[in-house]
Amino acid sequence: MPELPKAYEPHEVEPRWYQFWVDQGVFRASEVPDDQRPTYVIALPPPNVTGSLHMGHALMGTLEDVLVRHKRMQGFNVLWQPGIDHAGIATQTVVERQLRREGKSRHDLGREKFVERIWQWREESGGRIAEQMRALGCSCDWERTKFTMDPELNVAVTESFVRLYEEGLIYRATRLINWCSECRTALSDLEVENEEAQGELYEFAYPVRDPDAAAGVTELVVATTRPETMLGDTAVAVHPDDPRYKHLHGKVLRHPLVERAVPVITDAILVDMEFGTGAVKVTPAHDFNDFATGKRHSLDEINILNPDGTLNEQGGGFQGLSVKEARKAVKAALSEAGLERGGKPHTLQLPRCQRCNTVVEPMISTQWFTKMAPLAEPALAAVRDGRTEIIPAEWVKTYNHWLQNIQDWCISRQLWWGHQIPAFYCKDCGQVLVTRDSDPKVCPSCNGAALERDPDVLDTWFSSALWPFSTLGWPKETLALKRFYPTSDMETGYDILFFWVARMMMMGIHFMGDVPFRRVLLHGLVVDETGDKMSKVKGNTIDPLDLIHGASFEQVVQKALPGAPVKEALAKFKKAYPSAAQMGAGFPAYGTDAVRMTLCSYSPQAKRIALSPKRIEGYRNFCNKLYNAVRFTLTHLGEVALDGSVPTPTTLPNRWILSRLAAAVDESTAGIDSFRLDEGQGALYHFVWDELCDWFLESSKPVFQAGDAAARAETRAVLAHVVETTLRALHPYAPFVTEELWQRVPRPPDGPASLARAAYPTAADGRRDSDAERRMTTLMAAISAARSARSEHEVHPGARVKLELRSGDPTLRDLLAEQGELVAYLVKTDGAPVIGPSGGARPPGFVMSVAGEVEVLVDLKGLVEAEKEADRIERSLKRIDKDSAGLEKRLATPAFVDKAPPEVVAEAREQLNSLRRQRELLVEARTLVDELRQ
RNA sequence: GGGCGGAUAGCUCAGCGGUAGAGCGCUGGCCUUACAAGCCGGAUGUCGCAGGUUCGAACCCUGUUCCGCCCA
Repeated sequence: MPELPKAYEPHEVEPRWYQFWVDQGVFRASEVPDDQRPTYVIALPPPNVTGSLHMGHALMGTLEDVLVRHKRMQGFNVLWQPGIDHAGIATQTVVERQLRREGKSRHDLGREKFVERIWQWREESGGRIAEQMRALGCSCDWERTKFTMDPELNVAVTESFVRLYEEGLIYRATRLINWCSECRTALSDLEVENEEAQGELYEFAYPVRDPDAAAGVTELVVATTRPETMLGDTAVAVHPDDPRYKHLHGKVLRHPLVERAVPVITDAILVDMEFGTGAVKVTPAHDFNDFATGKRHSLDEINILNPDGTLNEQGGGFQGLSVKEARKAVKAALSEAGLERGGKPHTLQLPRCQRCNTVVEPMISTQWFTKMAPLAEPALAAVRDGRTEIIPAEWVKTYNHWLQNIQDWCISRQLWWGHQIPAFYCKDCGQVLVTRDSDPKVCPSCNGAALERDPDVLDTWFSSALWPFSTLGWPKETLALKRFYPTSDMETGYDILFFWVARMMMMGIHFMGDVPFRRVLLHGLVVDETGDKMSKVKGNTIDPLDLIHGASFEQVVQKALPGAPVKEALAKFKKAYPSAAQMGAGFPAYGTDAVRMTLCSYSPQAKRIALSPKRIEGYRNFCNKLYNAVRFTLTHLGEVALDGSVPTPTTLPNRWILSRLAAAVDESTAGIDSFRLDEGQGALYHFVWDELCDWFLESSKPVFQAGDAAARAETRAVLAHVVETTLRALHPYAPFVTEELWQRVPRPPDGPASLARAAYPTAADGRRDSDAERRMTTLMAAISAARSARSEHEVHPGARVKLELRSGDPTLRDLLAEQGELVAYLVKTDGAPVIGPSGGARPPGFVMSVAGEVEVLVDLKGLVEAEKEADRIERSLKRIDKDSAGLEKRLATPAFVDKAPPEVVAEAREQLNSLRRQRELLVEARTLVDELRQ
């Protein structure tokens, strides 16, 4: 193996190991019949076939990969089931756009050819995300990749549709639905996004058909935000108790633009007397509230729109106009008729199509629906009784609230790309036939042969809802299904809790009789450094691969804001990432592990994950730190051999580091198990940097340089063991750098070929030793105090100083004496530190600090500035006095002493005593300052 | 309108009953042969505001202001 370069170079390392893992079959789940290992299963939320990798995918891929690698190392039979979603509307739109460039429409091709064309597109350029996820190190079982349009998944879709239909849970009905005139399809409620917009509350008058001017019965003024819908009005409603309109009850109005009588009705549900004029025009075919009102009053439902969003023949003279044009024209006509009564600015909620942003129009239409209430109840119960746990738990309320108020789900889409609805209509007798048979010949009702299939397809989310079991072979009873269902964890963004998680829960329970997953783990949305959502409009998106491989900011912004002038795009980008703005010309190649660790470092309850390039840099630095620590280790290990057992060390640093290792490894597993990857990773980060590198490696140097043979051998063995274990512990978070290093460090014989297959460490890989921890903590405090004294007086780091350590505690004196060499090395003393009892004469020129029970005297003769030292002491005194005051006050309160737990009281007393002793010493130290002044 | 969440160091956030932490930034000194992507030090917070519970509150309760998200 080649020499290790001085700095970690991820781009050189990463591709090698990914291929190695694939070649080793590390990612494969086992279907060997007698494999008795417990399983761990995650179904990857299938990314959209049209998409390319964005930060959200990177987050999801990273978090799931950590979970999966951890369990794999713990010996589970792991299945990470990957796949791609066919994304009905999005995909159809992409290919239609392609056709348009060729001057064609899908109708020119016809349905069959068009769908063929989509398949062709999918082969050539669809599903790139799966490739890109490999760069992230994702260890999915790629050989099992599924696509929601695969034939076997179609079988599952058809089966579930037919069963739900037979159970009366799917039905066809004519209802008000959301219609996107751009996509030309119905949408479910969830696919509509309400956006606040500035509009106008426009007022106009409906003249009374048989006016009676004397009685004031002339007209009724209504207020509306959508004037053009008046063409479909079939009533005007007032509140029954509204005194302003009592005289109009029962009257009939004359529609001014189309020949129609419009009755005045009274309705206390629809009408809010305070709002607008208190009179509401009722358009049952184009407004959800009006639709319900229409049902209450048996009003006509007049659809005024064509599927393309233009007005139909019901629009009279306005036929053919778009909604926008019609609004203008209707207002003009009303004005001309002298019926306009003004208007005022109004903030309203505009419903927009989630996919294309077009304003969605409510419209009457015949569609297929799934009855949700009966499916929702078991899904609620499963979370209530703990069969499925939602983490973070705060989402349970949201989940419950949605399922308790759930509406029926409109599942048919007027698209060509998707699972065609398995329903056939008999042209002879009108019979509806819902069947598993894809090509039924005969109508079961009239024996006629004129069967026509429903042209519509199902909502993409319908097939997605079956994902946890359709990917395992359902409805066939496969071994995979038996072994891997229910899955273990469903990890995804909270934004698709309803779209997906809740629906999978309902379908899983309904068809499989058991929940689809034991836990739901939800993460937040990746946003830019200032907290704004990433979007093409804002030009603040970042391609994760650009962070991994490095990219100039020009390249980055050309992707973020395609087509825009680079200068402008750059300005927007730097505003969104202030820390990047100061970083020069672009992102360096941070490497996958740094990006992964960054994404792991956010708490899962964070709803917004504000991506900071500076933070990635920090984890890049960590990878380099780890890498160099191993480089150091390798130069000192020689021929050390590990046998897999934990060393039984005698020296303090060796005992200490094994104890800390046990703690860190425990915390890592606890963190991963509780979906607190930030905590798990944080424990290891802290262990590696602050304990292993800063103290243990440093303390090993004098041993390797000058220790006796026994100490050297022991330290070597401990170092080798700790490093090997640490690499195992970090592997799920940072798979590449750890594999690269693990392959080079000594490790026990007969182990696996890849770190990805090694056992995840447990506390038993270390050795808990509270005595060593206590002693080492004392020692480190004394060393830090001495270093601090040196540094504050700007003693050159290379200069050696005399050091005296004093303590009233003989045990501590023994400890300090025993660790004299270590202290000498780490403080850089002139000769061994002098150990003595507390008190006694203080040599002139020495400054004194206090570290717990140890007095630390550093000889700064000629180096000390009296004022600085006085300052330092005053600062310490101030802090001590403040802390003492608090403690004294507490201990003086009888209630505290009586009611607080005895150990808390004892601890407070001990602390106070310690502070008092320190204070005395500092006061004495102050006299040294005076001495220096002379 | 209903619901949920947040407000902690200059910034981003963790901590969620025993008296405040991290990373970055700031700052002083160092190229000390693992690492300058580094080392040794230092400074920085009436934990949004007002009440309450408690021996003790950043943490629990009530109210309040501002911010965000979801649903209507």
